[in-house]
Amino acid sequence: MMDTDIEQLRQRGFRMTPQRLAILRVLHQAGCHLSPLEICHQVQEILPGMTEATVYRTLSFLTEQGLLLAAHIGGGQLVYEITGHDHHHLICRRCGSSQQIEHTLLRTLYQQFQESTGYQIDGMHVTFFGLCPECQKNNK
Amino acid sequence: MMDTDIEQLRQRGFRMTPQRLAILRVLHQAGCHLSPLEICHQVQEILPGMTEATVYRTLSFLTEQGLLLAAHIGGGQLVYEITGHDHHHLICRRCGSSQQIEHTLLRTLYQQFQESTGYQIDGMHVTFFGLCPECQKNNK
DNA sequence: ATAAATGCAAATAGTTTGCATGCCC
DNA sequence: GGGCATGCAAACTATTTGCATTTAT
Repeated sequence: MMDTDIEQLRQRGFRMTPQRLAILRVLHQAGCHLSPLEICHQVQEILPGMTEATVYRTLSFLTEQGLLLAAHIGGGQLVYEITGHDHHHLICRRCGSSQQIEHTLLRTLYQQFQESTGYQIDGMHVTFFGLCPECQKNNK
Repeated sequence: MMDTDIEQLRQRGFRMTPQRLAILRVLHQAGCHLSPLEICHQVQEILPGMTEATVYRTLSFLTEQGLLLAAHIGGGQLVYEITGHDHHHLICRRCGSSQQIEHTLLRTLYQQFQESTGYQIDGMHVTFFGLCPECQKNNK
């Protein structure tokens, strides 16, 4: 499953290392977005030597290579996830809980924007913020 | 124009201070989103004593009070703008240039999401990322 | 008067960088 | 072997917090 990732890197002159593999594995298993620190902690259970600097370097490297996606989920920080999920996030800005939004719901919208603005929209980065039903109740 | 803001705060037991007024004024004049540091520098021309800590505190206070809106424009940081503009951002993730998106284009979409998810979507926080026409050319 | 807000300084969180060492191909 | 990648430590940026002082109401 991640064999193609390895090949992809090698063809471009990069290497697959235990650290890179471990990060990919953790994110595959998680199946959802994780913050750099969460990733670091989980990887350290497998590779005790892993440092934060390497996590940050590896995350942006893998994102450049197209193996990961970065997304905003509030608080001003980035989270990362495996590519290919084709979904978006709807985050509660009070409690932080999140929902996934199907990509198909947005496809038409993108096309509209792309035509009217000329931008090539990278749909994977899209995040909506709002108040979840629970927090709406507590708000009153 | 900002008189209503002042009244709004007073009624809730808060005060209108020179610092808060200066930040509101700067953002009104700018008419666009600014980063905390940009705001701090501009305010310091009027109030030389203004500190970064106060800027951050004031920005989140005014945002809580609904007088300002925070938005992501990439790089993981937040920018702020005066409420009531009713527009959204489309940011080029390569060169950082930005376009505004009319709110009406998104209204239908919000309603759909709100019904299907139960979230009360705060449309003002929405930002799209993509590649602007210029950077698409340079990319090839 | 009194509670809210500020200024200052220090602490914290998140992220990046330099450089010597290690390790994949 | 050669160069990419890592680990460590330190630097840097953005943001938050504690506390004494000031100030709006």
